[in-house]
Amino acid sequence: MTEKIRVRFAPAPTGFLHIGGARTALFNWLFARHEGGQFILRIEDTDESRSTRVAVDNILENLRWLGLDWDEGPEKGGPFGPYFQMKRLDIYRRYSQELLREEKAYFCYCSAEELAERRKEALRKEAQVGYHGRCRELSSQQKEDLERSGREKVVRLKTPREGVTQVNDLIRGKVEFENALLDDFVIMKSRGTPTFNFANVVDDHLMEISHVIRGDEHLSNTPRQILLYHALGFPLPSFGHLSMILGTDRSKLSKREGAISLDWYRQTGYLPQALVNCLSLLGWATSDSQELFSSVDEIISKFSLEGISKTAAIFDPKKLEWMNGEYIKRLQPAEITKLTKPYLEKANLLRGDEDEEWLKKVVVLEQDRIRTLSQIVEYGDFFFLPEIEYDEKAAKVLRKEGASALLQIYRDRLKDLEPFTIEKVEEVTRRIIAEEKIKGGELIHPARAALTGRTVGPSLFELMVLLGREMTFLRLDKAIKWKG
RNA sequence: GUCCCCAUCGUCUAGUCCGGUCUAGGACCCCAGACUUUCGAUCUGGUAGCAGGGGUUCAAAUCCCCUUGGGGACACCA
Repeated sequence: MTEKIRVRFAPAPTGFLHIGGARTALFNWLFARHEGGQFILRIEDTDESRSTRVAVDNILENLRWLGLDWDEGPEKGGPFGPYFQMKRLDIYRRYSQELLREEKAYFCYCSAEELAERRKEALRKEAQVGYHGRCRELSSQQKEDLERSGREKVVRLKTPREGVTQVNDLIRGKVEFENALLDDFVIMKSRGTPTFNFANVVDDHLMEISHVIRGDEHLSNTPRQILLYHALGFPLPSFGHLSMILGTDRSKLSKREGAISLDWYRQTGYLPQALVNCLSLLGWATSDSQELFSSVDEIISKFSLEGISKTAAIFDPKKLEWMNGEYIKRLQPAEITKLTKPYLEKANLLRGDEDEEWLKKVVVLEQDRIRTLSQIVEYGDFFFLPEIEYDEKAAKVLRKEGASALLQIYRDRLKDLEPFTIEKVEEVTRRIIAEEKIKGGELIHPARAALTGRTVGPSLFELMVLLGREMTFLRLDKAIKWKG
């Protein structure tokens, strides 16, 4: 049997794409690409009050940034469109009418307010919460009266009162639910729009989705959806419920919580390939726990549903940062220069007339220590700033007994050094160290402090040459005169 | 409250299906040492875990049960 693999990512555009959503999208995408199937993007915008165009754009933008290209969906189209649920209302209405006609569903006239009140009450009394089913058995007279009164109505599915609905989950195995515990849930809202469970089932079927891979929070919705599949006479897709990504407080990721939006990671200078690598390891691992992959293709080729774990995971930003550093180290000089430039510009560090080769050397010199692109600013600002400040540790080094005198000697010897190259500078430096009978650090440390304002950074000789003779002289001079 | 899911270092995980090779492996974080041209770089090393209790078995991280803990769902949200 060669089943066509078709999976989808179906976000509600009610907020920005975050780590959890991206992970779900990624797993679907990896599965599709590994299996040579299709990855479909569908926007579930039936929550009219919370869905926004901005959110849609944000989701598309971030998926693209991550490199998760969809075969069908918004701005791309496809044979099963439209891919926005609000553009498919007539489809849901048609199926809802069919269920109504077959008496598998019924109109419910209970007011939302009343139900909300009941629900609140039930929750307070810690009792059964579901719909009581009052409108399920209305007489035709009652229906007529209610209809005439002009009350708002919703459509509810008539669910079985007994029996068991079984979910055969790809990740969790068999899971059983008592039908008696499932209430007659709403499938069409009073405004004529479908609810999530209904639209989801109709679309997954119509779009010929073979595997529904989604977050664990949907596992308890699945029996309801299976009931719908049965009522509609649709064949069941395969289900796979991914463990959730929890916040550091162990609760469901909320859009309000700190650094979880993809936007933030993009702006801070995380590489999409690092994010993909990191996200792919949240709930999935190879049998040898491989951490770093050489490319997305390697992840695709190694990805499998068997490697997915059932345990909820907490996203660790520290690990991502480390991983991002690893990916930054792999970048070619021209590439990393291009990528870091916007951050230097934003920090007003560039005048615009910098020599490209020089800039490249500066960036490459910092490449090994930065873990996000934006860190180029805090690590390398001294290359660009006309004046630098000394941080606390640097100030301490400069205040040290004898530092000033040594810097003075250094300055004078550097002044007429020809040519001003890494080799020459090192040679002079070593000579002074020998002549003064001091340890290397005694000269090098204050010199670094004077030139960069810090006690950490790249090789002194290299940075000095990039800074240039003039700037080196100026900064040494300033440090000599500086009275801490 | 009811239902469902889950349970290996602080975190991500390998090992669990097919019990022994596991005095539990890797990675991040943290700590220490090395380098002495510093460091948040690099290298080396270290701390730290099978939630608890019962079974089954010659043998259990691995199988079963209970407890506990965590999470999710129970909306005219998705």
